[in-house]
Formats: sequence, structure tokens, C-alpha cells
Amino acid sequence: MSESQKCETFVFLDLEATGLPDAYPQIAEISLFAIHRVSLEHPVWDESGDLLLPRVLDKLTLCMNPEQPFTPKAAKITGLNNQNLTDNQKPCFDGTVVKILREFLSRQVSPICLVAHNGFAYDFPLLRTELQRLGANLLEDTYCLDTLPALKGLDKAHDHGTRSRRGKSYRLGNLYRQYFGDDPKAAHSAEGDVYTLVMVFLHRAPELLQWAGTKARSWDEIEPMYSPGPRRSSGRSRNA
DNA sequence: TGCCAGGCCCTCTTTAGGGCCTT
Repeated sequence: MSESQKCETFVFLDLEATGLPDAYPQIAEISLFAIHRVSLEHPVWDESGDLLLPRVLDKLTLCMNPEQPFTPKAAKITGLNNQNLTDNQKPCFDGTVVKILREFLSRQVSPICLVAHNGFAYDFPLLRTELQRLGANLLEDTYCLDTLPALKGLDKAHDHGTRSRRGKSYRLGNLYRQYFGDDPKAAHSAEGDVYTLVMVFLHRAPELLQWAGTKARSWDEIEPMYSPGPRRSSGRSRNA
């Protein structure tokens, strides 16, 4: 996208799901923080010098009970499983979730840029799969930014081709520790990870906003993680 | 069916292999 089409709202996104892509995952929790670019361009610090989460933002967090069983590791790290979601009578990712997502996004000033860490490889394709299963889509004029290649690319540019990045971890929690000298809060809850993502973004906001101006992809370019079968179906085929 | 990724990047590379990153 060009600077003339710069995104007005950045919607930070994280998914908790039943597993990694090899397990044909389904979404169990989604969290979004919608923040206008003006709050990202003008971060605020408190008296102690600590960076603050923007005061003005819209939040949405939903839990849902996937039809797919959780892998043991996914259940362990997320704290979610089919039993506790069933006990709390949570429906699956259904038309109501789509309606809520679309209404949440439609309340934001467009163009909208979705932001996720490793989003091009995980969150965006998985969300695409869940929407495709229902024959649904997000809004027109939606873009996507992945902070993983963005931060790697920015660091590479700073290093001027040297090898100083060797061994550096770009896991979201490690980036937070590196930038703020503290452990991230509520890791592997969707809302906790979105908070961490927003803070990491704010720490590098001028560079990332500039990066988004030229490197954000259209949502329409995102391919599904896999081709979803119909609900309650045993057969599924991997997307080529 | 059953739990199986895969695109990207780096390097002891390029006729390849391995680790990262997401749950």
C-alpha cells in the first residue's frame, strides 16, 4: 500500500487455537485491540518513565468451543480445553462471531490494518480458514501487518548487513523482555498476548508505522491455512 | 485419517540443511 492510502486504525489481533498448523487448528479465543494511528504516533509515558497502553482503544475478546480437540500442548499453554469451554456453554466460531467481528471492525475508521505477530504464517490464514468455513469475509479495505518479519527487517536495516542479529529471538515474549526488562503479562491468553503485542509495537511505533505504509498486505492476499470442511464433517483437505 | 506445517532466513550455502515462529 502507498503512503497516500495509509491505515487510520490498527487492529492488534491474537488467536488461541487448538494447535499449530499441522493439527488443522480451530480458533478457541480471539482478542482484538483497535487503536487509531494518532495514539500510536503519540505514545504516552507515566511519571516513572513507563510506556502506557493508549487510553483510547476498543477491545473485543471472545471465547469459543472448537469442534476440533485441543492438542495436549495447546490445552496446557492456553488453559483452554473442550471441557471448560463446554462447561461455560461457549458456542463454536459461528455466524454470530462473524457478525460481532464485522460490527467491531466497521466501527473503526478505515482503512484498517490488522496486526499480528507471525500473522502471515498463523493468525491471518487461520482466521481466513474459519471465515471461509462459514462463507464469510472481513470488510473491504482491510490490510495486514506481521510484526515478526517487520521487526527482523527493521533490525537488519539498522545492522547494515552485519551479523549482530545472530542468535536474537523474535518470539513475542522475548521481544517484550528485551524492550521492557520484564516478563509479559498473561502469556497465552489472547488478550494478554495482544497487550504484549501493542506494547512491543509502541516501543518501535515510528518505524513500524512507516513499515506498514509500504509493506502492509491486502487482506485479500491472505490464503487460508487449509481448506475447511463443513461443520461436523470428518473429511478435510489440505489447501495447496 | 489423525495430530502430519511451511515460508522465511541464516550459514560451516548456492547441486542444502536446519532453526525459527505461531498453538
